[in-house]
Amino acid sequence: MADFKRLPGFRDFPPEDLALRAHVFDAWRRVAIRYGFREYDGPPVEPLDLYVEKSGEEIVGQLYNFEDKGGRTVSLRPEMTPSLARILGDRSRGMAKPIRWFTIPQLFRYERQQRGRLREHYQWNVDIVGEESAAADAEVLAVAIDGLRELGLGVDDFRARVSDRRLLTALLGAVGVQDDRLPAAFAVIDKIERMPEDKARGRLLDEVDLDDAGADRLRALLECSSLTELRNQFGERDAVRDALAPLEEYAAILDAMGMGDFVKLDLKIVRGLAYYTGIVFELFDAQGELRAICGGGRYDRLLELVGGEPLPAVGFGMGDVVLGELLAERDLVPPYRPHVDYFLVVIGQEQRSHALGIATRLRAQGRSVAYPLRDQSVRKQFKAAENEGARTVLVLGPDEAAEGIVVARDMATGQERRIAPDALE
RNA sequence: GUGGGCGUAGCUCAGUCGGUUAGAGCGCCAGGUUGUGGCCCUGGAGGUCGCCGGUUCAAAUCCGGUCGCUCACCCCA
Repeated sequence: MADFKRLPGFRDFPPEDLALRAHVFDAWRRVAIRYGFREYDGPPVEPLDLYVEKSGEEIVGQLYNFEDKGGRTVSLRPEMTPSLARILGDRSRGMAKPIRWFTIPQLFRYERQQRGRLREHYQWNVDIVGEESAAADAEVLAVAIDGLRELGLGVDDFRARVSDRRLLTALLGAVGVQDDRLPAAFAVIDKIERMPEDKARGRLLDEVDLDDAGADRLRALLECSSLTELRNQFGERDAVRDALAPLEEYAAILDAMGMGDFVKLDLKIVRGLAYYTGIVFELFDAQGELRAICGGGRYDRLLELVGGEPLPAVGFGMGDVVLGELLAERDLVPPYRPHVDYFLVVIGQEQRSHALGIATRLRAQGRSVAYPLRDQSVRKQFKAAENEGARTVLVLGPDEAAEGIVVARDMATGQERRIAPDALE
């Protein structure tokens, strides 16, 4: 037999692993629905151009793309937002705003795998489309935070780091970055935490055209985590003051929701994707050991770019891989326990049709029922019942048949009672 | 794409200064009379030691390549 291997970067989900995935998906769904979001989905394969033209060139090198049999250049979806924009582009004009949608797609990227990053993952996407106020940004972050809390994670386990591209743009102007150096500045800031100090300084001087004093001012600025301090320091500049207002509203809303402790201003959060336009955020484990658990922000131009109604939008994506690692680290993975309500121990082939009748009736009532598919010793049948996680074993033998009852054994306590089959529920 | 580490039963691993038929625990299968699970006892299946090649009388063990996993870089959902 040929030796078929799983493709690199893909996962199998035997029942014990699927249980964790289902546990996470269930929590995500409950929270999204609790916040009034509706579930949607789209195709896992899209035209390549949807990503090439709309997400920025940076994403293209890692697409899982190919030519289909009709000669179309297509790609497995690497993220959901362009699909959302495309789907809404066709129909948003007729829809009441704001649109609150969520989905849990499987996404694909062709790149070398490492911890927390495979060639596929599932990602909870939650978006509000058609509302430009900071209230929508706050609502979306609240969903992300509650999604993690629903899984048992708390303020000691993760934090949201929040920034705003408009604010950062205004502040960069205030410390002396020229307009045409802004993209370079964003690129450096996005990576600045992962760079040694001298390399960061070198790039600020060379690529962002700052002088030493400017670089110092920028470094100090990036460490600031207080909106009040920013207002005190830069509030006389109109651009900064205008950009601070939505963030202040945002922070106030999250405080009112009791989530203020989870949220921290961090101007070093830029997010790679080119389509973000406003508030951006990432969720990290509190230890800072893992990759980001979640990232999102405002992308007010994307729908228009794919030819739809010009609508503001904000949303996030939360992947299952890093989250699974964090849950495992915090001992929050529920133990896998198979379970059936009833297991039938059948003594003697002549009892089999009787057993099938009982099983069928219980199943029709919604109970889960299993039994051995061939004649086996009672001892073996009880072992099988144990393995199946049976809550109750029903013993059906000649003695019981003669009396018109079954013996029902509670597997946890060992207690047995005699009961008429019709009385089972 | 670049570099480092690792690759022995389904799982976790032992075994390498090269030397008879490669081991353990767990799991799996069968049995301990078809009337009772967990504990226990007995027996069994299961490995071309990732793959290919080289060195050698002899390779799981040394060497080269390759694939896979993993970590870092790159990049980021």
